[in-house]
Amino acid sequence: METFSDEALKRTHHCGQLRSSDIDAEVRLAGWVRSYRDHGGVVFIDLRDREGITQVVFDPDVGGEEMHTLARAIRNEWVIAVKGKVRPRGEDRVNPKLDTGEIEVICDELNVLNRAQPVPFEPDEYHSTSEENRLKYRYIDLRRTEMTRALRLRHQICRVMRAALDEDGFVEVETPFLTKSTPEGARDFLVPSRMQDAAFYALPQSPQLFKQVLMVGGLDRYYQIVRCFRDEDLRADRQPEFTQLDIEMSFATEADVMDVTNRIMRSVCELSGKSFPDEVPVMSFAEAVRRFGSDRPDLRFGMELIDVSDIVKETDFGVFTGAIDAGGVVKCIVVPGGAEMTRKETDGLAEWARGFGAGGMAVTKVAEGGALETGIAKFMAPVAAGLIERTGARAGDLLCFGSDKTTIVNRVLGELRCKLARERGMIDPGAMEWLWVVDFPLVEWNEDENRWDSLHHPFTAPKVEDMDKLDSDPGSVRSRAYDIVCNGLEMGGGSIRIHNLDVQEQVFRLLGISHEEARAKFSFLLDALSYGAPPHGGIAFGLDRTAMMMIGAGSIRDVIAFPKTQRGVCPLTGAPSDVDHMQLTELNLRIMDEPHNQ
RNA sequence: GGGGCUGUAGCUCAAUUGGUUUAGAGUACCGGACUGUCGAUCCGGUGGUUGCGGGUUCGAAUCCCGUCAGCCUCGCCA
Repeated sequence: METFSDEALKRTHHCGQLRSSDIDAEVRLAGWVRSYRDHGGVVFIDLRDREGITQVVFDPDVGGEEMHTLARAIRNEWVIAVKGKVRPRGEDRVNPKLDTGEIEVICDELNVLNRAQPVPFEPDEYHSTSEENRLKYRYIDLRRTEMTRALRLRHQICRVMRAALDEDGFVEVETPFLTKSTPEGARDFLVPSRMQDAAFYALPQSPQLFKQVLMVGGLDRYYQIVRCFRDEDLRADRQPEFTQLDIEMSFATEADVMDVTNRIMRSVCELSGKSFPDEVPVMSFAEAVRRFGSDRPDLRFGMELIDVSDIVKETDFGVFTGAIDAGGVVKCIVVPGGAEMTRKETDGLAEWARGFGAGGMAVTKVAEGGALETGIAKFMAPVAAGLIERTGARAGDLLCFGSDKTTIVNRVLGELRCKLARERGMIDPGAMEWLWVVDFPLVEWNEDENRWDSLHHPFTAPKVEDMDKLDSDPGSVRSRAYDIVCNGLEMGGGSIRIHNLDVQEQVFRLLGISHEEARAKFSFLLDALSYGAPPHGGIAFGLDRTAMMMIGAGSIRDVIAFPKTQRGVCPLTGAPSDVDHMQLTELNLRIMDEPHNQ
C-alpha cells in the first residue's frame, strides 16, 4: 500500500483552475491520471479531477531521480497527488484543447495515492463502450466529464427548484417510503413486514395521499424532491424508481399551480440555457387530440391532423366510406416534400401503422398542378381539388390518410407525424416548445374491465360546471387536471383535488370502488376530508426527464447515477438477488415456484 | 408476453458473405528506446470456448433451431 503524508492531500487548486495568472505559484493538485507520455527523460501526465485537466511535468533535474523513476511507473487511472510550481508552456507549446493549456505544473513532489488495475474502458472522450459496461463499472463511467456534467446539472436543477419554492413559501416535508399499497395504478413494490405476519408495506408510487393529508394538516404549501416506485416494464424514459418534484398547495386554483410551475421551469431553463416562453400556450385535451392526435403534442413541427371525412365520403373508396359509415373518421397529414419517398418507404408506413391497430396507411402524392398520383390517387381523383384546398398541400408533398375509429386514427397519425418529423429532419434540435394541456376527461371507459377508469387519479376534482353529468354522462365530464408538456414529452401533471367527502364518494362510486373498499384502502384520506380539508391542488414533475431534457440526453439513465437495465437489474450491485433462507423464515415467507425464476 | 436490432482479445472494431487465417487491427497491458509531449512516437511481446447449447456441412465467427444478455418498442406505466 502506498504511504503519504496528510499534507499531500491538501490541494491548493483543482485541475481545471490554473491559468497564466498563476505562474510561479506553488500548488498542490490531486486526481486521476488520464494519460501519460514518457519521453525517457521527461514525463508528462494529464491529471484529471471533476473540474478539468492539468498537465504535470516530471523532470529528474527538478524532482530528482527517485521521483522520476516513480513517475515513469504511473499508469492510466492511478490516483496521484503532486506538488510543484506553475510555469508557462511557451507559445508553441500551448494546448488549446485544455482550459489550463497555457500552463503546466513542474512537479517537485509526487505521491502515488493509489494504483489502479488496467481499466475495462477508458473514461475519456476518445473511447466509448457499451452501456452495459458503463453501468457495471459506473464508478469509471462517472469520471467522464459528460457524466459529471449531467449529475452536476441535475444537482443545480434541484437547487433552483428548491430556491424558487422556498421563495414562494413552500416547505419541504418527507413522507414515508414504507407505506400502504394502493389499489389502482401501477404495480406496487411490496416489502414484507417482519412484525406483522402476512402483511406488507408498499413503496409509494407517489406521495399523493400524504401531500393531501398535509394540506388538511394546514401545511399550506408543500414540496418534496422524492423517489417514487412503480413495478412496471422499463423504457428509455422510465425506471422502476424515479424522482419527482412533488408540489401541493392549499386555497389554490389551476392558475395558481400553473403560475408556480411556470416560475420553476423558467428558472430551470435559465440555468440550463434553454428557452422558456413568457406565456406558455394552453390547449384543451380535445383540441390536442383533434389537431395532433396526442394529449402531449410535440409542437416543434407542423403536420397537423386534418379531418377530410366530409370530402372523401363522396368517393368510391370503400376503405374510407366504410370507416365513415361505421362511425369513424378519415384524417390526413401533409408531409412536406414527402413525394420523394419511395414505394418501399410508403409501403413500410402501412406495415408500421398496423402495429398501432390500424388497418393500414393510405397515401398519395401531390404532383405539379395539384393532380394526385400513385397510391390511392385514382380513387381520390374526383375530390382532388377539395383535398388540396382543405389540406393546403403543394406539389411534392405526400398525403397520409388514416381511416378507422376516431381514437385509432388519432393515435396512428399522431405517432406518424412524430416519426416522420424525426426521420425527415424536421425538428430544430435547439427548439423547446412548452404547452399546458387542460380540460382532460375525468374518466375513460375501460373496454376490457367494462368500467370507468380515472384518467389522472381518483382524487382529481371534476369541473364544477360538469358535476351534474357525473352520473348521467360520466364520459363527458372534464376534470381540473393539467399537464405540462415539452417537445412531446409529458414533464409534469397535476390537478385540483377533491376536498369534499361527498364528491369523493361520488367519484369512487363512478369508478366502481365500493364504500367498503374505499374505507379499507383510504379511510385515512376520507376521514381527513371530513375534518376540515381546505381546497387544494398540486403537481408533480419527472425530475429525471427534466434533467434529461435540459442536458439533451437520450435516456434518463444518463442523468441517474446508478440506473437499472431493462430487466430491472442493477449491473453494478447485481440486485435483485436471492436472499438467505433465514431472512425468508424470519419474514414467514417461502418461495413457491423455484424453477420459475431460473 | 409480442416485435425489432446487437453480441468476435480488457475495450473499439475487421474477417472479401461457407473455404490457406494458426480469427486480424487499433487501443489498453508487459518489455525496450527516446528530455517537450499533449489521444506522444518507434521496436518487440502477452492476450480468443467468436455470448452459451444443439444442428446442417468435407469445412461454421458466417447458415438453421434453441437459449442468455443488452438496447429500442408494443402491451403495461391511475
